[in-house]
Parts: sequence; C-alpha cells; structure tokens
Amino acid sequence: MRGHGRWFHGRIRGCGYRLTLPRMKIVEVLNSSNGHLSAEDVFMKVHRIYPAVGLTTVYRTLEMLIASGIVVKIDAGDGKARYKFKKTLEEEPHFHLICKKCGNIIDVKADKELEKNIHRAKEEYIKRYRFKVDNPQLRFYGYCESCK
Amino acid sequence: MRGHGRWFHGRIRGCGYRLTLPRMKIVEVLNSSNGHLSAEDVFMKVHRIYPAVGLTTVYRTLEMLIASGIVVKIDAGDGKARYKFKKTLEEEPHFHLICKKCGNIIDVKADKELEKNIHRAKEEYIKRYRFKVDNPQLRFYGYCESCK
DNA sequence: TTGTTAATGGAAGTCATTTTCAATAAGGAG
DNA sequence: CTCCTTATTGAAAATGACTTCCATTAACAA
Repeated sequence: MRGHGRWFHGRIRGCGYRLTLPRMKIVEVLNSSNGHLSAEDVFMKVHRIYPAVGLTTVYRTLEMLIASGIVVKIDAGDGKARYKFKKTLEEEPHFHLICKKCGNIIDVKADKELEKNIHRAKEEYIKRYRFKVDNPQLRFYGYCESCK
Repeated sequence: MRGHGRWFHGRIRGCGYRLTLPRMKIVEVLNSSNGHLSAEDVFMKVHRIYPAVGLTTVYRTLEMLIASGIVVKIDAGDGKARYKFKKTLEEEPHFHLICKKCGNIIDVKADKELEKNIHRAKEEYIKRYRFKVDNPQLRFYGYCESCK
C-alpha cells in the first residue's frame, strides 16, 4: 500500500531521527490543527489522545520537527513561542497579524510591491551597515476582531 | 540657574513620579549610553556609580521611564528586552537590524516608499481581517559586521 | 521639621523553556 | 524473530528573565 505513512514520517527518518509513538502523536496533532499553537497547546491536545506524553518531549519534538523542516516556530513577542505545521516545504512569504490581547496569529499574504520594497531595503542595509541580513520579519500588532 | 536639571527630570515629576537618587542614576546611565541596553546592562552600569541599586529598582524604573515617554522598550526576540533613551519625544519611524549572534540592535531609517507601503498594507488588513492594527514592526534578523 | 505615602531592595515567586538522569523502546545486526 | 546498542523518554530539578511581597527608607507637601 503506497502512500501509507505520511510524507513527514519519511522526512523524520530521512533526517536520522527515530519514528517513535510520541513523535507520531505530536506531529499528527500539529497536522490536524490549523492555527499557531504554543507548546502548551500542543501538549494539551496530545495529552488527550496519548496521556503518557511529557511536556519535555513536546518541546524536544517540536525542535526536532523544526530541524526536519516540518514545522516553523513563530515568536509572538509575548514570551511564548508558537508552532505551525508547514503545508509545503517552501513556505510562501507572508507576514503576521498578532493580537495583543489573546495572542492569536493570522498569516497574511505579502503583496508583491511591499515584498519587493523590503527586499530592496535589505540589500541596502547589507551594503550600508555591512550587516548580513538573513530574514526580514514584518509583524502587525493590534487587536483581532473578537478582542478589539 | 536655568536649564539646570535635565529635561527628563521635569518630565518625571510632571508625570507624578518622585525624583529619587536611584532613578536619577538610572536615567543618567541611559542618557549617556548610545546603544540598546538590556535591564542587566543597565543594572551593571548603574551599579558602578551607585552600588546600592537593586535589579528590581532597575526594572521598575525602566517601566516608569517608558510610561513617562523617556525610554522605549525593544523586543529583540531573544527573551531579553532592550531599552533605549529617546533623544526626542516623537521618535522618527525606523526599523531594526538584530544580530542573531551578539544580540546587538542597529536602528535604520525607514525609507519613505517602504514606510508608505507598510501603511497601505496595514489599512488593507484592517479592512480585510477586521484586525485593528496598532503598530507594525519590521525587523531584519542576521549577523552584524563583527559576528558574520 | 514632620508626617504621609511612594519608592526601595532583598528574598521569594512566576512562567516558559532546558537540563539531568535513570528507565525504556526503536530498529539494525545476526 | 531476538538481542543489543543507543536514541528517546518523562519526572524532577535547574535556568533565566522578570515580577511580586513586604518591611524599611526617603521624597516632598504642609
């Protein structure tokens, strides 16, 4: 039966990691959630379907999934990192709307013009400040519909 | 003697806060430093000229200075906030280059075009996602000249 | 000078995340 | 399939940046 085992199973193995039960449960939860989850969120969701899991393992697995390119970590600026399952290996450039009240994050598509402007600024800073820019991040802090 | 007492002394009093020795030492240190300092940095610098100061007071005073509009707090994304003395009450819009190795922050002037684009995007998100955007933040993560 | 009350600093508490370590379980070798 | 090495696990303790508590101290208005 081809196609059995999710693509990310192969990816985890391919990166030299063992495919364990806790890892499969954690990645399953991330795959079936669509928001940006905190480690605590992931822990609670996994706990429901696999109560033996420990918070430590959640943290460790999340880092492992990031190293495997399966998950991205987002710094919401409130001291709690958020994690999101990547639908595609190469993510489209996008920005974040971050709610200062509930901490929710909304992904917004980058418009071409703005995207180009940021790239241009980046090139300029590399020259002007001899600063090797890696990744620009644009975030819009504010209040989401239900919090404002 | 007019002009005696720095402008920020009047501002602190004006906001209803008492002008204490620890506060004057802390604000003095911030005024004479030009980088973006962490609370620990401020504590160590103040400790040299006023060893009685406590870390707690440094944190509290920094918050008070922010409330008075004398200092700005910058989230560097590494779990340590940075504080910077404001030269002028209204700061010019600018972005940050943040070194992933040493944590140093460089202020870079926003170019008009980019600034306008961000504003336009903001307006669009307000409409499209009914998200009340407060403040957009653009940061360029990378490596500074001495760290790359 | 004095009295009220804000401000101080040391100790203890949070909270997200990391480290330690003994027990467990993948999965390659045979 | 079974054994064995070693990665992985989870509970408990540690970390690090802050914050809170509380008894003492010091601004500053009267």
